[in-house]
Amino acid sequence: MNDLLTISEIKKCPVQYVLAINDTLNVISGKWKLPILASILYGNYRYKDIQANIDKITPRMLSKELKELELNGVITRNVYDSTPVRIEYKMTESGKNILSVLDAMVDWGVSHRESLFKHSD
Amino acid sequence: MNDLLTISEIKKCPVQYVLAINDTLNVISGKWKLPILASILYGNYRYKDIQANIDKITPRMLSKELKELELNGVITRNVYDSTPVRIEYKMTESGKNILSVLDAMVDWGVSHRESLFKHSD
DNA sequence: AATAGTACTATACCTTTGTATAGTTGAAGT
DNA sequence: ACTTCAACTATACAAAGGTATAGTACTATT
Repeated sequence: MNDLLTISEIKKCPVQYVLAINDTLNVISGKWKLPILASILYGNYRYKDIQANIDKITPRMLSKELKELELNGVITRNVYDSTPVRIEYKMTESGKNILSVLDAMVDWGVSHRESLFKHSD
Repeated sequence: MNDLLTISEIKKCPVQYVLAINDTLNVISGKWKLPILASILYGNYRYKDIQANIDKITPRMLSKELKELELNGVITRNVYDSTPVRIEYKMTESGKNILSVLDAMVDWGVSHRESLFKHSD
């Protein structure tokens, strides 16, 4: 039953894994990253739309986070020279796959809540 | 190919999922939570052992984080009244399962790095 | 009585993250 | 010329998270 990881297996866990986990954490942690990603996934591609969709986010935070997400290769920033200029943020293919991490987080979060409920007697 | 989530599916995504994701983030974010969990999983159960295992963590941070992890039902704190007193921190069953989230994070992190490498030409 | 071991707590400080509010750029509409 | 719109930037400030350093409580050993 307890077949998660033996100590000798943990010892093999390479440094790359730690880096990979940190990369992933950088993309989803902080107050606004997940709301922004969710909003873009939901279909809001433009600055004003994302801002309107997320309650109380300031323009400073929104552009700061968008910049960071772009730098991390999670979203792209496309400029269309219409008037007024239109800018669209979209998930990269790799960015979309972050949903698999969120799925794992939902699964654990839900079953962990259940386990807390069970043992609270 | 693009079968991740349709907009209508996203709309069904209940509030509980957001809560579950936040629960999960609370357990793994911050500078010291993952090192502490890793150390305990690795077989360090006692305060001094964990401290010795994690470079540069201060006692304040270690006890603060241990307290929080216990409160969140991820680890247990067991007092053995030997002399000197022995206290052991261990993962709860539910706590051990957080490894599935870390697995997902490793997978995404690694393949995302690969995708960045591919497109940097 | 003094030292050592385990498991911490207390206080002050510094750094990072986020907030509040106002201002900018550039082109178009009235 | 003045206002409007999108997409931001600038500055100052507050709050959260983390660090540095010292001290405590209890028991046992020398």
